[in-house]
Amino acid sequence: MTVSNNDVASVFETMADLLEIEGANQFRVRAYRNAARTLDVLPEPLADMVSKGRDLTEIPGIGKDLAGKIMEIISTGKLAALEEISDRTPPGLLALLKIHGVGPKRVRAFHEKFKVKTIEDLDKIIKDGKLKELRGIGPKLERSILDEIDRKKNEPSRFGIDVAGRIADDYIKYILNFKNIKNAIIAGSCRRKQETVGDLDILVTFTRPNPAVTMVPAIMDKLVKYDGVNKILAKGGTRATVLLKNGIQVDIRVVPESSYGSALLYFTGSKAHNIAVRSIAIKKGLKVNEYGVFKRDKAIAGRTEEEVYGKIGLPYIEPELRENRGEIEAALSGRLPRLITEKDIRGDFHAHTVETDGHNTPEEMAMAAKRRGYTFLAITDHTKRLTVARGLDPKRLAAQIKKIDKFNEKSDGLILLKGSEVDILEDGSLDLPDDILKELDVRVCSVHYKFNLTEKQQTERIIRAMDNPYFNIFAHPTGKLIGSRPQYKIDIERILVAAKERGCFLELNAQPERLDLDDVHCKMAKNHGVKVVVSTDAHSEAELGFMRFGIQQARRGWLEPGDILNTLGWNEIRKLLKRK
DNA sequence: GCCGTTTTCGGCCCGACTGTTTTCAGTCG
Repeated sequence: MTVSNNDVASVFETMADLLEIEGANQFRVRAYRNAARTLDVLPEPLADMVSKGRDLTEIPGIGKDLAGKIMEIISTGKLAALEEISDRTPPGLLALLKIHGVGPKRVRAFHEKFKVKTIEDLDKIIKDGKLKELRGIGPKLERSILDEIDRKKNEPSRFGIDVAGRIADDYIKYILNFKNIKNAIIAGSCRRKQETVGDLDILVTFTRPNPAVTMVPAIMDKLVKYDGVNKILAKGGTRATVLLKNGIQVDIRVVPESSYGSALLYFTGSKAHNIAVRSIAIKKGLKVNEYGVFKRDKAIAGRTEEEVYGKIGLPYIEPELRENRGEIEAALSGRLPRLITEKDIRGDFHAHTVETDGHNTPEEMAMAAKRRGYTFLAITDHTKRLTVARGLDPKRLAAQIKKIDKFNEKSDGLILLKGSEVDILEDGSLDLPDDILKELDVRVCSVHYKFNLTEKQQTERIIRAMDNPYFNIFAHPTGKLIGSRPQYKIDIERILVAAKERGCFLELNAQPERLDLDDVHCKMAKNHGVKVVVSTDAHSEAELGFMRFGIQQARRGWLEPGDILNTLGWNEIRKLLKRK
């Protein structure tokens, strides 16, 4: 049983929460949080570092004490300090922190005064009318906590990036209708294109009626009158929080045009990126906040993000990179990646048709691909094991191959590739015999069952499949479905090494509920020199448009055109697919 | 608990909003 970096990070995160509830020194708490954040995205497994005898205090934010705690967690799977604190402060209290309007101080008060241990306890105390006995708690707070508990029971807590993006676009369209509004743009994790988004941040700038006016409170009144708003949670002159009918929370901030860039930078985050940016500014004797860059008390920049970055000596950093995962260092040394864009993509390697569970014919899919400017599209229907999708057996696949050959004879500008999404069976063999696999241009291989193997079994199953010389692309490598199914256990590091040795590729599946590989794995693939294939897994013409979600994720993973197979033309790719 | 081109001690990002106060604590991002 190996302890992963995320395991250690979540122990530290729990420590931070519990310490905070206990009222520990806030900077001590922050030290635990900083450490957790760093470990979460650390490329090298801590367990490996420990076994190699590496000095953990070389990791930024890890000192002597935390290094010792990491070793303890790695070697025993436990942390005595956490167990000690759990005895005093029940970990069930952590759930209370997730309630909007309830922070560590109040959790502590609830626990001390009423012995509250769970959300249900809190619910009961409020309903018994006891909570307002606490100093600082009145009827309004009581009501809002109760509402929040209720909402938590009924609403999904996070939204997929596709849904969140649509909701944001609609709201922004409404905001832009008002004539004093100059800009309205999505910020926050939605702009950074995270897989899921907890809430939306919309930044608004306005044209001033006269230069003396810096804030126009009247604007905010109009902005929160949007049809989609269910409830106004807070509203001031520059900031409002509303809850939409679909359950998503939106923060709206209004700033003057002269602060647009600094505000956009600030509200786009991530928090970790902002902190890093601010520390650089501080070293230069500057102060960065949402209103601008200040030298002493004089604003010297703020209108655009480029200007703000420029003043502290950095080039513009794309929002998808702003996670404090090395982008600052890369920016300082002129090593920022030239991120992939949708325009770089020349074709799609994963698409289904009516022959299995798709909705369009190969010809219709080809036309749609051509409209997107592609030069190739692989038809990759399922194989026979996937009975729910009426997967193809060799005979039906042979018929499809003939059809595609015929199409290509008349096709102009776009070639349909003969492919298959081949099931990887439990023993690592492929669901089609070699004599038909060899007739194909490309084989996309994937796992659709037996998700519950051990990490070792699952990893070896995949590597055995890769041993088959017809294996080209490992599709949706972790099998996760965002918000509904966790990934199966698999050692991506080992898979990447095996793929590199064998000349195989890994897919970044662009279906918004998959986005699999994730950003961290993409970066890992890049480091291993394994090209990623961004594919839509389209089941209809329209789904070819999912490419943009895949590209967003690839950008979060620092991928450049050269890291992605389908930025090349088919003639070049054909050579790369040839196994030794 | 971490960290160091002012520092091995004394800092650590900080402004907006709410609800409760009667000048501010708590929370959030």
